[in-house]
Amino acid sequence: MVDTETTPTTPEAGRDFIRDIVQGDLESGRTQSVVTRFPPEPNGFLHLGHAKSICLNFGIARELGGACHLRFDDTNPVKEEQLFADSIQRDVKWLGFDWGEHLHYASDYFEQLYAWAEHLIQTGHAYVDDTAADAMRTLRGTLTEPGRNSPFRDRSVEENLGLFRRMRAGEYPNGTRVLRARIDMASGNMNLRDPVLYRILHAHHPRTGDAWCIYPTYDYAHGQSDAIEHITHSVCTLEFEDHRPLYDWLLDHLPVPSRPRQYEFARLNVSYTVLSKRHLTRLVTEKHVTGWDDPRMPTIAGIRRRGVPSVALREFIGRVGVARAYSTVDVAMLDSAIRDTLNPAAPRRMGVLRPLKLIIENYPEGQTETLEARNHPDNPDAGLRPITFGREIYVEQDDFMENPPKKFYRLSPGKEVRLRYAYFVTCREIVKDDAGNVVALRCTYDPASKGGNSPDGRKVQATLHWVAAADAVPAEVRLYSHLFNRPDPGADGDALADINPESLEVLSGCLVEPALLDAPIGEAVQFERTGYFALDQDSQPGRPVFNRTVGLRDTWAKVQASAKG
RNA sequence: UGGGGCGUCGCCAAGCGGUAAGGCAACGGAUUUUGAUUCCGUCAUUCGGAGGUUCGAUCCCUCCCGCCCCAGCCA
Repeated sequence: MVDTETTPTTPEAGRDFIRDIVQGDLESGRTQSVVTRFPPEPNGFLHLGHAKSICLNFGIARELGGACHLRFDDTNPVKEEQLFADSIQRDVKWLGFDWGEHLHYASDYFEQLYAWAEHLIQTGHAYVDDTAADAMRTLRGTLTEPGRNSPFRDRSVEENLGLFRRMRAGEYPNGTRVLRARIDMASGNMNLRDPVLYRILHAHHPRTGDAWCIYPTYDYAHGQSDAIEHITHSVCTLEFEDHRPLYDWLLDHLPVPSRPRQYEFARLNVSYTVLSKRHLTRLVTEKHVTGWDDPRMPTIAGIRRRGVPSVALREFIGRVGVARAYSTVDVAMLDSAIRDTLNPAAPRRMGVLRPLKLIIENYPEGQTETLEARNHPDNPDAGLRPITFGREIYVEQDDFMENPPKKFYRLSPGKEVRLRYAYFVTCREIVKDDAGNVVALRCTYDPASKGGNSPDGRKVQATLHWVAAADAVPAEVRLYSHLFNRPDPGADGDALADINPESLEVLSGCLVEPALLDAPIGEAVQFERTGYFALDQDSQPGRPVFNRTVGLRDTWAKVQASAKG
């Protein structure tokens, strides 16, 4: 197969403010090298938004000769599963990135994190609070009113230490006590109103098992994990912006081995889709899709199954850019990146999605011949392949109209067109069933036009793709369109209410040329004139199933649509 | 009405005081054995608005408007 891993013409990633900051730090000597990290929580599959973060973090490390760690932020055992951690590693690798020796888990640092928590207690910067969750919420105040101190805020160091140790020892049930940082209950920043550092969770952890019954919160674990790994630039999305003061506060009050800095960028939003783990999880669990890797899903696994090469995804992310402005990227940009990547590389084949039989009356019955077709129109090196031609062939139903409008170039009564790489044919007669449906066309061909050109220089307006009845292979083709029927799903309420009921169309009577039987699973080929398709894992021997990766640009469809108004 | 951010073409996005890059989309036209591709061309007298500073402002200042995030013992 053709190599789709070649570098696209435009650079995958350009300049952006994060890269400028890192570059500046390197030049000024603030850091000697760059170390970034991609820190997913293993509670779902990676999606386009993660792809942006992966390309940014691993991309920066690669470009500047640094390292990027893959760190699982596994601080909440009740939500995390090994299955997700496995899929995450597979997806990051598929995207083309390598963490080398640096596969880490926040849970690897539980012991150190615990020791530092005691340090905070000893220096008077943390205390054990017995306040119940709902009471704590009340005491925290509101966005406009300051919070009030917990009655347990001034316990002695000794008492706090004793209580915290007993929390660890498992003496208390879930929810009865937490460890809190002592900062400022009146802060305008809610994250600084004595944030919870540890909570009691008698839960089995995928990696640490039952060794712990208290678990650090994200806020407490993240920055310290960064420091342990000597991360120089901790890049995350905008919603963590007001966690940064807390991130810095903790680093300021702990004897950490390095001083990472956090930077935030705008998360990716894409029109006609949804990118929140909560919604994606619901799509899967409520069976709106067949799974996390359903080709309609914006997950990396779904996109891969659709037949999108990883270069195309990286190309898309590169085109999107990195900034701090809230934005929603048009899905058309993804489609465009996919086409631009596939067009120069994908082998061409012929497949008829909705077959219409064409009988060539002046072609000898029982006879077939072998013709040659190019595997790529712009690349002679892709070579030729043999295709069979015969008296009965199939063309696309859309390529015939009994009463065509003026701009219709394709087949219609009396009209001559070219069958790609074969002959000129002229439609002579329409065969209909009792209901009046067109079931076949009787045509004649011009034997002199073999290969697709007439010696007399005659021109035709259209070239049609086709397959020969003699050796066409039946196939199933799955056509996908947007999972949601509006660009901003959920804008009026529940996003799941905006699901497009027609996002999947299964065509079972398709006919494709036999060369397609050799296609490797997941690698897109172009069905001439219709789009890019990739063999699905559901294929059976002799019974291929194709996913449409993306359609070709179709100006005729556009003209028709605008004509209909 | 608290704190933190963001507003440059329909959608992304450069720009960092010297007179608005690029991509996607759209629209023309050329080439074409894919109505594809490729190619050429059009597409912001204007940077949320109003003032101000300056010889000069999208870039600096002031005020206003709009949008996003934060009140999990989620991340």
